Amino acid sequence: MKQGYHHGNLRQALVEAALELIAEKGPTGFTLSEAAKAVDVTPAAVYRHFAGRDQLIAEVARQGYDIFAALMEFAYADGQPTALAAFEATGRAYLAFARKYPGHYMAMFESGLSFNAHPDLALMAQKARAVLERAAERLSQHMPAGRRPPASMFSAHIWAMSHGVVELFMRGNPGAKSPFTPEDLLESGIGIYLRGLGLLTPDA
Amino acid sequence: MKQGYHHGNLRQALVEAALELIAEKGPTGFTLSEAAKAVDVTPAAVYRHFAGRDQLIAEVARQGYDIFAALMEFAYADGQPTALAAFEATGRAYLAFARKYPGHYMAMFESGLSFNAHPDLALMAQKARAVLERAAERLSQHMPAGRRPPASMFSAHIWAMSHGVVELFMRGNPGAKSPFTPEDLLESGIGIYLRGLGLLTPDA
DNA sequence: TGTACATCAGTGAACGCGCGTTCACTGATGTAC
DNA sequence: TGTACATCAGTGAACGCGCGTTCACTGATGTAC
Repeated sequence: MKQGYHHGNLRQALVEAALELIAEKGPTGFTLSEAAKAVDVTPAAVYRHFAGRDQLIAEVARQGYDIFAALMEFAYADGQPTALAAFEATGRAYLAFARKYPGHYMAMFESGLSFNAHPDLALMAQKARAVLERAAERLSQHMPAGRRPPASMFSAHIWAMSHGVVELFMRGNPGAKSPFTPEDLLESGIGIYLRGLGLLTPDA
Repeated sequence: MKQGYHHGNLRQALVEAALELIAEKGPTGFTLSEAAKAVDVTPAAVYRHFAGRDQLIAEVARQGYDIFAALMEFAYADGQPTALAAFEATGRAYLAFARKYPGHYMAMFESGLSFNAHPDLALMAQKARAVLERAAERLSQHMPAGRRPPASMFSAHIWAMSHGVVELFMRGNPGAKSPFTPEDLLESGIGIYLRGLGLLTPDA
């Protein structure tokens, strides 16, 4: 597999190595040297592509936000076939992303990297969030007017529940003993929530 | 402040130093030596009290679970004055704990320390979780029978939303721009959820 | 009350280690002619 | 097509550093008599 002196695509190879390391040991649980070793390269070589560890993690997060936004967008499907169905699909996509791209997810939400230091990231995060907010906005137009909570609050609730399910019930840790799958938990939770908004009939 | 050769209560002093360091730089963001320095003691002294960094963090988490369970228990107040009010108080207590004891919270829920390696911790976590589950259990007896979700699912939903609100909207990070306080977000979110369960009248 | 001694919490020196970072270099690749 | 040269990605040696961990020690505290 060794191609000799020149690697060919070291930058992306490092990103992928970082992804595995993050998924395995958390966003702060690995060093630059480890990432270099994982792709059979001198630690010094990393500096041709990244200014340091933070830059590497930021790039992982950046790619994560890209995939994430695309997935959410795709799941939302422009609000088709119904605003409600599209909204629910978006929630499922959130969880599917977290499950399929754990390294990206952790880099995005658990790495603690500062949005001030990486303004481009802040922008991309905002864009991803906008998809969910748009879905909430549209859905809330089906609600008994005057009793609507602001769409941004609505979407914050859903985001919070989704993130909570991921953190508590999809990783090994604390609620590990739950007899429900994360998918079931989120689906039922969102269902009850939407019923509370009058968006699902009591018997649905 | 230096008392000379003997510190007096180094063990607890280390725990408190760790708390500050965790709150500041995350559960993996500090070293044993830093903790030792923070209390003006040789790194070697730490080994008189803890086998290593993990043991120190585990002790922090242990004390956290203690406080947490007590707070939740107190807030629940044996289901008084009503099952509903007690339940909501419990939710508020969750958030209050996360705000007041960030270091403990992070050690408990974000340190990634294995429950297998610390079975005593698993037990304490279980005990804390039981308070919320009991509150959910009691409350669910007020629900239209036959349409009750299992209390453990119910409480998992609430736990997830609470945790999500803490992670996303109480720390600086991603949803930072939300115009709502975490407290408002959680209270409204739980309110809508409970309405979805038929536990609040639509006008409440 | 005073002295001798046991206990044990904290010291400080030492070690090997891996990390981040720099630097002059080397050798593979691509391009101009 | 072939040769000379520029480019630049990756090397490897070197550095200073702080960490985790050990060890024989020291000196403060508590207790027996």
